[in-house]
Amino acid sequence: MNLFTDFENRLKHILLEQVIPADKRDGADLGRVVVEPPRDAAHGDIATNAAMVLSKHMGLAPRALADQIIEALKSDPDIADVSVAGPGFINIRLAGPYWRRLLAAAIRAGEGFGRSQLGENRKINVEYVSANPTGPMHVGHCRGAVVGDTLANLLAFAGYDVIKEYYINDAGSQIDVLARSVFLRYRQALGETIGDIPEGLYPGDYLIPVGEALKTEFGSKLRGMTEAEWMPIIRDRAIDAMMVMIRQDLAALNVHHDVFYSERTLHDANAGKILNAINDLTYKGHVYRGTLPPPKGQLPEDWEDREQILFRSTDVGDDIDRPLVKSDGSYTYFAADVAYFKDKFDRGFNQMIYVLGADHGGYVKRLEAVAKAISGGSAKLTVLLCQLVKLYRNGEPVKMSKRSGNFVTLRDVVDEVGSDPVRFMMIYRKNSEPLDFDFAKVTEQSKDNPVFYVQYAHARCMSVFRQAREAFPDLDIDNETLAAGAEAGIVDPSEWQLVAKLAEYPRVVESAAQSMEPHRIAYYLHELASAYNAHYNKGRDIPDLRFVNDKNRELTVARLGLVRAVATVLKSGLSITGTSAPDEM
RNA sequence: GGUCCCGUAGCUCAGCAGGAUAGAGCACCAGAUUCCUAAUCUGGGGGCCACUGGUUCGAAUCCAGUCGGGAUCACCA
Repeated sequence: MNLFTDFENRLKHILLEQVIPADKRDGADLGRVVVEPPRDAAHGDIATNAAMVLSKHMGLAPRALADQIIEALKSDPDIADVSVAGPGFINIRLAGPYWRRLLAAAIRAGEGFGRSQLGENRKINVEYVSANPTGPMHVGHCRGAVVGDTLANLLAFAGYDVIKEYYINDAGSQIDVLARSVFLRYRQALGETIGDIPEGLYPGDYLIPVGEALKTEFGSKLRGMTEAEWMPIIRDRAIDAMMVMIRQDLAALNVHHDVFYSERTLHDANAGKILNAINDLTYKGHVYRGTLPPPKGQLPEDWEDREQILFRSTDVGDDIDRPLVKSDGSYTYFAADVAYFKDKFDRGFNQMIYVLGADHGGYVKRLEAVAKAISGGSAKLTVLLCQLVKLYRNGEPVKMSKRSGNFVTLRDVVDEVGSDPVRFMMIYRKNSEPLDFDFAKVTEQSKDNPVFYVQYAHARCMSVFRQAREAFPDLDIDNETLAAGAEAGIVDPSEWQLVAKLAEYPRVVESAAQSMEPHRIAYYLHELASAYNAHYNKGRDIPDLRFVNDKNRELTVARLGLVRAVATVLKSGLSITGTSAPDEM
């Protein structure tokens, strides 16, 4: 039950039936009429812009029209008070019984409260992380992992059929480099002195166990082989080992994918997926053989014209055409991407989301071009770019060098500060905004840290239930009892305010899902926690407002209903963000 | 030079597809703990929403341009 859509429907019904005369119904733009929370709670519980939107069409001044609408609205028994304000806003104050029913409905819905059918069960593919399998994930991957995972959770909650996907870049030359680096570690495991890791190979210690595992499996057998012989063997082992490591890292962050999709399977000649995709593009008239114009501005020193197979992406919105086949005849990375997109499309996805780092900004247009060309415009592709994460320790920026293997890994961060704070911090910001991540601040268990604030509110809810059980040991606290109690027993206008905050949850879920902005969930949780804590504190000064009143069983039950609803929504939202809702702190 | 992101309080950021007196946290000032967890709460000061135009009843929000910060830029992956 969504308070706002509920009243939007009532309002539109009233507008059509009672306010707009028959001859004016055509062309009345009800689409822009919204019912929303007023900016200031003092104005009322809900507000609508209907009079301002329709005034021109009706040929009336906004406030005059508002008066008419208000007259009609007064017949609704759930509306306690309605008035016009400012340029023509209609502010509505709801009646107590409505709040009580709303709260009861929320309690009965339990964990389903806020769940939406917005997605209509449509299939949607969310691809995120997709870190190269050449080493452990570093902090930079953290943000995309959390944003993607949270967005996927959010969309699922909003009624989409979501698949979480990871694209394994296991086909490029970086994989050969990985294999050579592992071969070196293998020789090391055999007892050879390898000295410094040569420039161009991966120096990290994490490859040592991979070398040792090869020794265990093959003894010294690989040592006598040529690179061409050992390459495929070691490559497979190395990728597997890296992916095991990456999955463990992700699990530590509470990130779990449904599908790990290997780029190599696209390149596999038997499957012919890339060729297929290029043929498809060719058939649709998007492919030609030619040369690219040199880039504008400064020309790279080694620029030369090359004739290659190109995707005419400029026809579908890109700035420049894109090569599909290199001059040596092999496929570009981009060609694999085309095939990958086609594969998703063929698997029945009409919506694909790519969560990428800001350094991939230049990639967006060509991906959109692919989507347009392959799907003929029927598929919707959305790219979410996550801006950089700057790492600080005690206010000092942390220096990282990938070359020396001296970088802060995702695992380091999670092990040091814990998964919950990392996840919440990463989502407590718009993805298009750069983010400062300070170890000290994130670990600090204080109000400086929104995670603990929200979790604390949940723990407090649970604590209230513990208190209640002490006061009334035989009390039933199942949802139905509490819902019935709340419906009959609530209560105080100061509690309605908290119910009003709860009532926003379904709206927040839908708008966050629609705009693909998972951070809104985190902000909402903070607001709800704040409203709860404020109300909780009123009980300090005014004992009559406490949730547990050992002399009044009915009132206690009613108020426990409120606490239950708060706790459920907090838990629900926290679970979307992938963080825990502790019972005690 | 092209493209993308950003510019809102001293700091870090929200502002929900145009709406009312622009908000939160931190920091600062003043208060509240015989009380369901003070990891909390109440109150206060603090703003030319980078700038200039445009669109309209109405702009922090949309459009164009300017300035400033960041990312990226042809067979890499």
